[in-house]
Order: sequence, then C-alpha cells, then structure tokens
Amino acid sequence: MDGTRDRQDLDEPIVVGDEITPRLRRAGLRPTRQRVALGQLLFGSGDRHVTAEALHAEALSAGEQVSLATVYNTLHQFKRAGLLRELAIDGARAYFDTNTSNHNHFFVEEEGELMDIHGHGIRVDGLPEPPDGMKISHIDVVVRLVKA
Amino acid sequence: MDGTRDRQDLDEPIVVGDEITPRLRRAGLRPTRQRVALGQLLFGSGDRHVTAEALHAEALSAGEQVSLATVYNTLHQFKRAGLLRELAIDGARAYFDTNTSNHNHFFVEEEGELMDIHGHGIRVDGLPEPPDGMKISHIDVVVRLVKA
DNA sequence: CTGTGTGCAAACTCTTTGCATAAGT
DNA sequence: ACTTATGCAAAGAGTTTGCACACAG
Repeated sequence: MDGTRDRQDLDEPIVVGDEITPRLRRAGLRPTRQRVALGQLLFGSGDRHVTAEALHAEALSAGEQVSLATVYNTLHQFKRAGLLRELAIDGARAYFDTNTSNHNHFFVEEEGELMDIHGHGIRVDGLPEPPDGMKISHIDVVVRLVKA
Repeated sequence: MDGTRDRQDLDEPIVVGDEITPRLRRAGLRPTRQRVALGQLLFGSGDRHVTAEALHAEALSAGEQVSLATVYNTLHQFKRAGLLRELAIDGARAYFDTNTSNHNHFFVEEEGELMDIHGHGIRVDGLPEPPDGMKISHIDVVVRLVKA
C-alpha cells in the first residue's frame, strides 16, 4: 500500500488530522502547525471553495493563530503542490478550490457564492483550433446565476 | 455599386465622432469630449478587449487628455449602458469587451492576452438545473492557452 | 445658468514582500 | 545547528471616491 493513489475519486472518509501531515510531506512541504491546521480546514471535509480572507477567519475562530500573510503563502504553496486550484471568477478576489479535477462552477454574483457543478453532464463542443503555437491548458466554464 | 469594398480599413481618420455621439445620447450619456474619444477608440474599429490602463494609455498616445479615473468611470458607465461587457478572466485586472453578444474567449495566461472565439461552434450541453430560486444569467467559457 | 462630468489625489481592497523571529528536522 | 516558515507591517497593484473646477445643454 503506498497511499499515493488517486486522491480525487476515492470516496475517502473525511480525513483525520494525521492524514494531513504525510500529505504535506509528500508535497515537499514541512508540516508546520499552521499548514496542518489550514490543511485540515481545507481537506478535512469534502470539496471546498475558499478565499484567503474566509479561510483566515475560519482558522482564527477555530482557535488557530495564523496570520493572513501566511494564509496567502500557504494557499499558493498548496496550489503549487497541486493540492488546490485557483479560480478566476470574480475580479475582486481569488478563490481556491480543493477539487483539482476538471469540473465547472455555478457562481451567484450577488453573494459571491461559488458551487461546484458535479455531474459529468457538461460538455463543450465545437471548439476551434487554438491559434498557432498554442495549446489548450484547460477550459473554465462558469455558469452565472441570479435570483429567479 | 462599389460600396461593398471598404469598411473600417481606410486609413483616413474615420469621422465616427458623429456616430458615437448619438449612440451616447441614446444611452443617456452626455457626449463629452472624453466619452466620445474613448467611444471612438472602443467602437471605432471592430471588437476589442481593453483594460482600463491600456485604454488610458491608448487615449493619451492618441493625443486625448483623459485621466485614468475618467477611463474607469467611463468604462463602467458604458457597461451600465450595455455598450460593454466586463469579463472576469484574470483576478488581477478587469477586462472590458466591446462585443456584448454571447461568445467565448481564448486567454493566453502568460501574456494576459484575450481573444474572442467567434464561430458559433461552441456548444455547452448537459448543464444541470440551477439551484432553487436561481436562474442562469449567462455562461462564461474561457479556453486557457499555453505555449505548445 | 444649471447640473452633470472631469481630474486630481487620497483612500480602499486585495495581495505580496522584506526582514527579524520562531519552528521543524 | 541548520534551514525553512511565520508574522508583522509596509509596500504594491488595481480600482474607487470626494470635492473643486470645467463643460454640455
């Protein structure tokens, strides 16, 4: 058993604290108190979307002392390590998604609320060729919602 | 009839001024010198994508004296009037698109360069129902490109 | 004239950075 | 011990705002 299996598609039961530490190590990140705490908040309960500010507030109210700068640093480190994906949804702030697999989003403009669209139903057809010397990195689909 | 030959490729200074003015009036905006100038840059030559900074620089180097604050104000007024659409592509800055119809975009991450995908080929299928009390406002598809 | 638009600079928000201190291995 | 991470506060980008002056109608 290697533990380095596909992270996405196992319906792994909610992670316990001690699962974060090896995960960080595998990613080449020292499991500091702050990183473990943020990791638990992020990966301890299913897919999540966070802003730096929101995660910071959450950490504080969970009794973890972390600075906002460290939250930003950590989010970027996690992103670099492939544990998070950053979403450009709303010019105003950066969203990070713990679901790094290909999927799309609902976004409620008024509330700034972001939801995954699960369900594999979405298909984008009829894409033209990318311009010369370019290739498609990925395709973001954001379904913007308003109150009915 | 030979009028089919030229459109906006003449090198004469197009006198769009007079086309912009009524357009602004119809939108309930006073045709001030600055608004007409920016309107000409934006609508005088086909579909465009601009950032506030870029448009400001362009106006200056076209000899039009406009402040950056006015460029921002004007872009938002134009947007409110339905003449522009704002795109959330890249957290860092706001892009405005003179093409307000439904269409999608290529975005080259490294350069921050944005291109329309014309061609009506793109189709998005398999969308799930929006959550309760919500309806779809619109769908943004951004095809992100990297150097091959 | 009258009211709206403009320009400037200062304010604001989100994010990043430099540097001394603290913590991991 | 040696190295890397953290925290703070200050700096940075992009964008917005308040207020006096300028201009369109």
